[in-house]
Amino acid sequence: MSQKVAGVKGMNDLLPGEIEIWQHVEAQARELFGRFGYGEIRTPMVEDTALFVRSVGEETDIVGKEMYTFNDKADRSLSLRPEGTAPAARAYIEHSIANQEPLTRWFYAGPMFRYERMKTGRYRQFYQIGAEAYGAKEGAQDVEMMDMVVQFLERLGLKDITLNINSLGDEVCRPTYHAKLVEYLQAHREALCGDCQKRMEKNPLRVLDCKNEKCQAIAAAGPNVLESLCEPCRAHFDDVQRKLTALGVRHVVNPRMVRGLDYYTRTVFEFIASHPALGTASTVGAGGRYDKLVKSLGGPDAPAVGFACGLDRLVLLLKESGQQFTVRPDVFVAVADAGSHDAALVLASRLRREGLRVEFDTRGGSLKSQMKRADKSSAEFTLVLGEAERTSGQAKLKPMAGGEPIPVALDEVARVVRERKVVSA
RNA sequence: GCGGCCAUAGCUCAACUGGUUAGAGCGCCGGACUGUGACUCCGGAGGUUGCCGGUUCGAUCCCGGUUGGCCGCCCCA
Repeated sequence: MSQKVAGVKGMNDLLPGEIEIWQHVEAQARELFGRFGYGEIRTPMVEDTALFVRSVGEETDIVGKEMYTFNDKADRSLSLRPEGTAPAARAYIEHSIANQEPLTRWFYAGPMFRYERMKTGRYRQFYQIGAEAYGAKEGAQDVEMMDMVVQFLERLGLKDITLNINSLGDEVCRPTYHAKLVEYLQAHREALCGDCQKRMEKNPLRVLDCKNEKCQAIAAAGPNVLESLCEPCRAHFDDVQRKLTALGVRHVVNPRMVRGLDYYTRTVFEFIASHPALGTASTVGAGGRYDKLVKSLGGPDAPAVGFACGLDRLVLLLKESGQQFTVRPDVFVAVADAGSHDAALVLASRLRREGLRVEFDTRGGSLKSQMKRADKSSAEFTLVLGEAERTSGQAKLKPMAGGEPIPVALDEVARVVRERKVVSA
């Protein structure tokens, strides 16, 4: 026997039974984001490696350790996209969108790739639904976006998700805060954990959300980002909070929340689920403002804000919620005698053209076995077609949940099924 | 990348301190009314115990490696 084939570690197949949940989440996002005026974009899954190096940051683990990078046949360095903001910004720049409209709202949904240690809610090919808004520096844009995520999660029926917000400042106040923080951390160097001693050099902000208790205590007593904001950033953040409150969006200000990607400025936010099934993969959505990114990639000086939700994690939560998403067939067409098989195939075809979801066992088989299949298929009704029905043009729709069979003319099936469904729904 | 746990049928799990043909429930297929599912009963298929090697008369069980999954760290949606 041959060696059995196997999929790639960290990359999963989605099959019927589970895919319906994914389709539901995506459908909800598309519908809702459309209401907010966001248009869908689809960019390639592969980009020039330099795009991510310049945007996400060469020093980040995402770019430095986790990207799937390879050279194509012309020896160009390409990478599977590890996130969606940079590709969207690239498209925004490449198509000169800023010259065509002052405010642009886009969303995307698709796979991202990071070579990470696998665990629940963390995969090497994972899926994000995200949005980007270009052209508005106003806090109203940040708030609109957070509101959109809140409504999205509401529609999915997900509870116990907390919105955390913070501001990281801009090119004026961030360096100042950065310096103050490093100076403070230097003074407490000895008390920090080993990881934090390294973070201090590479990415001092990361000390703020270290899980080590001692580090947390030191961080809590140190300089606070929000107190170090320059006046414009302070005003911007106040505006964001005021508007969130006006919309009734519940949120928590967390001055120690930071971001892994280098391009963020000012507002950052994170949606954190408390459900234990997610474990440490509790962040279901995250985003923030990146006013300098577009320009740094050679585009116009366009302020922007965006977010991404981890689709895998939302699906995990929906599975836990026990909601059902499978769609049931309307009718199962069963054949009573071999001579009626062709007629049944024709009937099934016609009913499908008329809009019904129809199951039909192309293999034929005993009526009994077909009835069992009808039951397994969870069809609403079963219609048995045999010589008698073909001769009379009359059949019966048997409600699989129980109840009296409904007499129906063969050319009235679709209409009757629709009527009965409306009544039962 | 670091530390720890786990691996038996499609799924959830058994198998007395290594001992003959590795079991059950669910699921799947068929039958118990030759035009009717579900509940019940009967029967069947399905495993070289993840893979490779070692110790042993003998390994699902002990040891090493490997692959995959899970937990914490790192990182992060």
